[in-house]
Amino acid sequence: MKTTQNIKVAVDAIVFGYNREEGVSILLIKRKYAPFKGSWAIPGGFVLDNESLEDAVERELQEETGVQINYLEQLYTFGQPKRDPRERILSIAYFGLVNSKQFSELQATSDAEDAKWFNIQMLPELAFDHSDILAMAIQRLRAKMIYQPIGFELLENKFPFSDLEQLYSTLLDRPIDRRNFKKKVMKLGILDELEEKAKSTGSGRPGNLFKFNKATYQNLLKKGMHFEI
Amino acid sequence: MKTTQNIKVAVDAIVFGYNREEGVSILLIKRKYAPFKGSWAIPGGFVLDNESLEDAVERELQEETGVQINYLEQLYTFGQPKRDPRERILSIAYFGLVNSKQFSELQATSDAEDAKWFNIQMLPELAFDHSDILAMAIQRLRAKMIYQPIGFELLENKFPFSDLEQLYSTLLDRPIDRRNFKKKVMKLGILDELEEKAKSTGSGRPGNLFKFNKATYQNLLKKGMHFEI
DNA sequence: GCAAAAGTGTTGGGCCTACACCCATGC
DNA sequence: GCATGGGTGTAGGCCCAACACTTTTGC
Repeated sequence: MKTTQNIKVAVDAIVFGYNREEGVSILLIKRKYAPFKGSWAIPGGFVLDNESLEDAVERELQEETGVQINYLEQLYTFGQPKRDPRERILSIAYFGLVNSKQFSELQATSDAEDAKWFNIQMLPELAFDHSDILAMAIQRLRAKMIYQPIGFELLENKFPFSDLEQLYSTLLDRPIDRRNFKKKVMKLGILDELEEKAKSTGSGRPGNLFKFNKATYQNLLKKGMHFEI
Repeated sequence: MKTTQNIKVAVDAIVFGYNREEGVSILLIKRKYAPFKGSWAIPGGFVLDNESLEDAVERELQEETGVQINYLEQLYTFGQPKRDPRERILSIAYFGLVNSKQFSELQATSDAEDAKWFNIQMLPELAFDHSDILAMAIQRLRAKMIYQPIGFELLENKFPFSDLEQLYSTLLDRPIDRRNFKKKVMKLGILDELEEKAKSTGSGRPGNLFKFNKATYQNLLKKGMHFEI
């Protein structure tokens, strides 16, 4: 308290979206000011004095991109003194997921100049140390989806089983045996199979729809169940 | 940049120590000033303008407790506006491990008034939200030691196998089958068995000493090996 | 009827668990 | 010689991976 500190506090958010056609994307904004004017960057900004870090993330996302997220989790705090060339800015990075339905709508409309979804296979260069942050987020998502049911947050509320399969196959970057995968997932007992069938996509047989049952999952968790895919 | 922010940035460190006799302990300091004067708290303090977060942790630990740590990892950032009653202080919490040899020496000498090791079964009330931080650190340590070889950082360089066994048994809070545990660990191929035997403890047969081979571990990692206990 | 995707069972092998007796040391 | 902890192998069950044909739909 004797010395006055000169460090600013910001939050940044890596937001993932998914749909069957385009795979996994993340949300970036185009910087309007120097430094890195015109570069793509992760959305974020300074924390207000009396708001929580999570509120700051949601506010900045709303302001900069109009996106509302579905799941939010703290990722890591980046605090190297020189990560911003002007002054010291500490950034608490979060990672967020939006569900497939919202994502598809956003993807269609948000061809604005300033905020855009990029497929994770085709990412541009990023400003500051944002590539490090992004790499960490992807790694975390991959690691976490195998021992926690966060993959469902990226899908629609009701989804055909093949969507789940494709999501895991895409993110884990390996082929998945359809029969074994289904057995394993269904044995967890956290998916409800609905009567409803998916609407036809124009080719092939439409599949049954499934729904992640969060209440059941919470219950099983208390009884010591162990989610793993 | 238009508005001036009024948030201070601190780091805190949960430091774990271990030896065979006393089990797992953590390092706490007694607060000298209000608020919570006289309470026990996690060591930490404000980050200087031009030092990295990790440097800040090591400096504060040195100043407040004289401890040098062996392993350091970022845990979580605690940023609720009201976590400190006076003003807004953001804390990036780290967790650290000291090895058994150092710990035993420190434990013996540091009966000072201001810094003390507490067995994790017998923790006092803590200042601020430090109990939350501590709970998270313990959870992280437990979870992480089963899929990354950080347990070795708590042991001496050379250790009898039973130390490793006891460490896991204590932290995971369940009995471990000696034969199966040894088979599983040795099959990983990252422990060297030394010729040397442990010095006798006064009763029972002395065991062989083992050493964690970090280089081998790194190599196997690159080849896609998967540590798990 | 043909192309595209969904649905569905069995078998073999590997891994994990359970389990008990002998050995080296200090006193 | 006795108490204490260290060292070691096997057998059964379960889980996981591999694998292919039939069904439904749109055109």
